[in-house]
Amino acid sequence: MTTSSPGGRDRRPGERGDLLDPRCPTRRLLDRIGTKWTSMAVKVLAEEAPGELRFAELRRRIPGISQKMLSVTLRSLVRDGLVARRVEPVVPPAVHYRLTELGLSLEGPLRALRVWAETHMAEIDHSNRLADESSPDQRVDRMR
Amino acid sequence: MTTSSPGGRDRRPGERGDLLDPRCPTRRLLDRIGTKWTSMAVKVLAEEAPGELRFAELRRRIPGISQKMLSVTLRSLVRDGLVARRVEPVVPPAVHYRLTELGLSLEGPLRALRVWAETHMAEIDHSNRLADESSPDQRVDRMR
DNA sequence: CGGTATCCTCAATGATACTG
DNA sequence: CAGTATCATTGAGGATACCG
Repeated sequence: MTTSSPGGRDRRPGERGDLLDPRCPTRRLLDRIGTKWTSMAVKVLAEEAPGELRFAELRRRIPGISQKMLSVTLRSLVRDGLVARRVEPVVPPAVHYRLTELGLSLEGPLRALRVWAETHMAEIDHSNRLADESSPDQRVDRMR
Repeated sequence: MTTSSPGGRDRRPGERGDLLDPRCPTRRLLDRIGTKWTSMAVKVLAEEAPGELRFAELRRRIPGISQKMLSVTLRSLVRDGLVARRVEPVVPPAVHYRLTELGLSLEGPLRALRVWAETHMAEIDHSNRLADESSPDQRVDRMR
């Protein structure tokens, strides 16, 4: 998602002057969870609750995520107060992450979305397939 | 959101070969609703249900959306089978949009997310404010 | 171990102009 | 009215290398 403005304006929560909805909570939330790895990180942490997971463990449980993106994602979640970060001051640093209460409270809505997705993505795929077979010609001469 | 690959791979529902989860339904759904205007369009249409809305009406009810993005968003929703498009063959064309049953079924989960957002975004903002005041210095010398 | 620093690519979105 | 066609910008995310 894209909260900030590619070609428009958009402000921090406090600024005003926007012509369009400036701080619509829903859009802001979707900009966060719509970010490629956030919801997966929350899910993984939620399944582990109330335990904690270390950086490397999280990475193992989120197939395909890069070290950079896990770092970025976690930093964002911590900043938002959805995840708590605990550093154990041992030799090779051990950092633990866990959902805060706020983060945990997001799991319900997120799970509902997951259930919907698992239940209905096949229908969406079917609809797309129908569109693909019944229009490629029109598309060719009106698009491209 | 970004379904397709900025720097990686990603395939249509049918292709395989991905190292990471290829067709995780949840990610695919988030890639759709995470797109800047989709959830707002669904919401507006849901509030109108079971009525229909015309292109221009939709545009009026979604402040800030451009003609192009409304068009793109609606095309995508129709293709996914979440929205039905009805063209009245009159002189200046009149096109009506309404949620399908599938689209309507997504409203529940989406509303739950909206409620969560409206209920908790203030906490997130607060958490961000805390982060801003307690670290700007560290950030300055480790980021930037 | 847990990150951070760079560099690079590409899809999402905006702005603008044109059309059946 | 309801789009489509272009063009430009931006930021998410990947690859890679280095660090306390």
